[in-house]
Amino acid sequence: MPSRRKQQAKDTATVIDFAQRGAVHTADDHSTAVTIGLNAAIVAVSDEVPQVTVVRRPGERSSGDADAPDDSDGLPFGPFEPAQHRTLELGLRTWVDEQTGLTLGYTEQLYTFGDRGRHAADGDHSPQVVSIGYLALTDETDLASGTDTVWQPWYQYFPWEDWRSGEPDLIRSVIHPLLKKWSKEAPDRAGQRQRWDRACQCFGFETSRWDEEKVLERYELLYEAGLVFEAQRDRPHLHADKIDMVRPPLGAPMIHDHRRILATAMGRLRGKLKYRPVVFELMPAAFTLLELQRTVEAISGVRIHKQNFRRLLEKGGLVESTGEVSTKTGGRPAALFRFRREVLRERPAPGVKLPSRGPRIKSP
Amino acid sequence: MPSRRKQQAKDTATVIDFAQRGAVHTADDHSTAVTIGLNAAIVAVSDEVPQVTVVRRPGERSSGDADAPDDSDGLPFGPFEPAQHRTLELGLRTWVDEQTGLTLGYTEQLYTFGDRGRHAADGDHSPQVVSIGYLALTDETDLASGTDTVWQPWYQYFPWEDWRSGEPDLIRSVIHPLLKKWSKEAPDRAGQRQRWDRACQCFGFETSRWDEEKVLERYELLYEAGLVFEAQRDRPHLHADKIDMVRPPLGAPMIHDHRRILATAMGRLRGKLKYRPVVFELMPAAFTLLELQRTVEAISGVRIHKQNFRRLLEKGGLVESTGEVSTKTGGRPAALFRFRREVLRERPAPGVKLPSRGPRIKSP
DNA sequence: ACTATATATACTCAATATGAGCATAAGGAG
DNA sequence: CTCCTTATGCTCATATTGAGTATATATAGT
Repeated sequence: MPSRRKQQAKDTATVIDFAQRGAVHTADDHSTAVTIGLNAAIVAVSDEVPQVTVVRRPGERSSGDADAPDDSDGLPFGPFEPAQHRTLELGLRTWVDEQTGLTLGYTEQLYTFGDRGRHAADGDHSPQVVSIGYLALTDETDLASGTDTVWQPWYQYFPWEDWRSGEPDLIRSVIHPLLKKWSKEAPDRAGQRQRWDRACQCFGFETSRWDEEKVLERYELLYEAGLVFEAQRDRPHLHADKIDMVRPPLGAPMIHDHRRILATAMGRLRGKLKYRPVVFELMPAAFTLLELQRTVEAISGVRIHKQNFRRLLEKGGLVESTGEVSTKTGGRPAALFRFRREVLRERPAPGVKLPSRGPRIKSP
Repeated sequence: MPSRRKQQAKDTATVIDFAQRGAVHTADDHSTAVTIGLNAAIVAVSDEVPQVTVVRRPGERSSGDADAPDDSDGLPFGPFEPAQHRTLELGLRTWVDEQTGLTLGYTEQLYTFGDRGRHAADGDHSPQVVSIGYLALTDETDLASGTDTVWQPWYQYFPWEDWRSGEPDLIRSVIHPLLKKWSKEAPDRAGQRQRWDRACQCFGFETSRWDEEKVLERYELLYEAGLVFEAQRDRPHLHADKIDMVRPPLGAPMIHDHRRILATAMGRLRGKLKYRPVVFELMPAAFTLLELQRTVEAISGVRIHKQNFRRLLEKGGLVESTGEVSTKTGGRPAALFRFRREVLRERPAPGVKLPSRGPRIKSP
């Protein structure tokens, strides 16, 4: 025990020394040098379809179809160059502009991932990449030509996340049985129960309800269960017995941990909708209330009650009429609205609340 | 315009090349090498006082008093060593144990900060440190001896955040007038209004209400207004005219951006309380309901309604009686409760809800 | 012009959640 | 045994929420 104390004191001294040097390592101190990758999930919604920018790499496509998603696709990303960019977010904005031609409006840092083995498929010992994920919203849908960046519907990567027409068939027919099987493969009784409990909570089986915000939890579960392509790619030895599975198993894959970052982005955006007026970043200047509702539904993946949605908008003072109407809607013309930017000064948490967790609206 | 397009395509190609190399730079590629610092705000609550572990550096103290907070104090932190730690969180846990003797239970990543100038006081060009902040909770209050780590009350660093006995005098007497002054110093009319609106929203002036979660927003505002020590330390040229101000101006300072990380931790914890049962990480195995309430109040900094608090606990099934009672309370003996871990499997968001944003309870 | 069929918008109603308070119970100190 | 203190049970008005009905106003087709 005395030796342990001594050890502690020594290690502490090391760290304090690190601190006193101003937290700065000299350039030739390789031991802690790490490359930082900035990753952006850039989201737009067009025609009730949430889209995300994806960089395609034509050289190494596994499918012949140039439009089909491919496991060499990924989010736009690039390195953080401290010498040129004062802050992380400025670095991100700069090269997103260069790469896609988009000028980012709303951006938000999501999470910093540093797992080894999520990036490098072959467990090498090359310098680690720590990736910082960002969410960015835009209402532009034009990408600079001459790039390999394209918009892709985000539900292509997460087909189980779109509940707008009720529970996706995929869940009952594929996910439910495979997760049941995975639960039974746990070594002991407690582990089996734990796995199944988790599956229920994630996907709303049995007594649990679907929670549209748990996008990341669901993806991580599928990853651990070896049901997404990336799991088999990263840890082929663990999933050797599942080699017969259809490829891509569930949803379209992405390089590295990009699908995980996209999952984080989706979950965060779905949550943020409810207490911040972020939807309007995805809308044109003027819109009908139904268009706004459809955008919210597209992102959250669930249907919401029309009249109550309007009531909340009114009470929150989130929108104001422009006086004009749109006749493109089919039936009675809809009044056009604009976002009332003033609410940002007035109310503390002006979101577009979704139904909390009660039963959901049936699809139309 | 054509040249712009060409430029874009070229830059894109560069990034794609980066991507195709597997997002891995060779060891001698110094341009993007960055040191990653892992920072932990480790929180415990004892006797209704939220405490945070602070590392003191005796060598360079500005005050003679060894117990007084000092601008050479900071959160425990250390470098991320990719070679030794598989994930960021494992790295954090390892050296927090070594440094403080604490074994972290609940931990949560907060945010990744990368601002130059927040770390390096003298705007040097040494390699950048990107710091990843973590929040960790514990119910142990023993620190390993032989270290320079001590517990400090967190309201020492944020005296304006404790509203348990009503609005702190500091706000009306110091913060309000100084922010008013700062608002008037804006170059134009719109800027003045913008500054004051922000101050009102942050501190609940005029029509706004106090929102206990906006800890970071408030600290950032005070930083920008030059009212905290760190602002004057980092950018002395901007605050030359305020040289006469008392030092430390508002709250105790910390090294680097550690007070910002602590602010992030406080805000996140205050928010998390409401929808996750994290308080119990700070409680002993058995506790009375008032002890639990006092802990919630200590963290959130506001008083809550006793009977309603109990009603929520019951309805949520968060606790169960142990059958025993505690007579240490003064009046009628209080039943002892324990946390019902099962709720984690049952309910989706079992938090300890605080009053949302209505008027608050008067202090007792 | 009339009808069917869209959607838009206004209003109602029950169930539940929330904020605030009163009333009673059960210990200890004097 | 009286007072003080905290615990715990219960009530009540109000706000919020989920869900539905009723009416308005356009277009398309006959």
